[in-house]
Amino acid sequence: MDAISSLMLQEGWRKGPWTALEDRLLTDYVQQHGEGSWNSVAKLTGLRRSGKSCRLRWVNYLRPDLKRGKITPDEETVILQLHAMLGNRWSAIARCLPGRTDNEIKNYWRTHFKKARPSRRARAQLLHQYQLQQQEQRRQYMQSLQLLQQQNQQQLQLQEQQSQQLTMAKQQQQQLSPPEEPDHQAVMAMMNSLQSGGGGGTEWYCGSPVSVPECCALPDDDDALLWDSLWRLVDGDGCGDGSSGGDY
DNA sequence: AACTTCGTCAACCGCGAGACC
DNA sequence: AGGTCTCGCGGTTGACGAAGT
Repeated sequence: MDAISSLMLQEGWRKGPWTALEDRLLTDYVQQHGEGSWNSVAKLTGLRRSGKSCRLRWVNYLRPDLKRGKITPDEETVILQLHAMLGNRWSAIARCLPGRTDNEIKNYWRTHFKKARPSRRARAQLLHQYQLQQQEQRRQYMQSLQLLQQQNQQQLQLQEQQSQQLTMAKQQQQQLSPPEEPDHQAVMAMMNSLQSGGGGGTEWYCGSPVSVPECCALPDDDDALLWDSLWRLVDGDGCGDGSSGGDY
């Protein structure tokens, strides 16, 4: 075949799904000539498929020794073990599983075991859960803050009353002595004692550090990582129209 | 019932290695 | 020695049916 006819042939390569007729032509060819010399398939059979495409079709679909049907649990075990040993060497793994192709194993692995990005639906659910959880945390947090403030006010009032009573008593004793400064250190110590005892850590509220009960604490450490990744996940969706969906 | 999303799998693409000239 | 061809491999894409909304 000369260069021009070869070029014309190449320009006419068919792509896409194989027809039953093409399958039969290829099968007949392999039965007559054996596997190999894939580039001569087109010349000898009239198939308008590249040698590469013919080989792939034969290896992955037409070979008579292929197993059909789902991967069995035993095969799955072998795949897992071999992948742990060999990594993504699908052809090597396939050689240990008679009747299975590298393509089949590769697809199976990607579908069942590869740690995939959560689906859109799963991501939406995660986001919704996260938002609800965050709302609830904020609500509890603000409630506890209000409670703490009330307690602090009561303590301050009590302290003030005690202080006034003490002052009055002193004034009665020393009618002309000046009033004493309130004991700020004692007040602060009392507030601190009120605020500690949660184990939830310190939050800033109106410019002042306030301890937060454990149950209401905002996430940190490991949780923060989770939320951080969630936010990235949210950002990823929020930046686009959600239709791009880019697979991994 | 119509539309959307997901899972599966066949097929394609690009690249590297080895054979051959 | 180096250029070309062929084959094989791993990664990726796209079609399509099933499941979900």
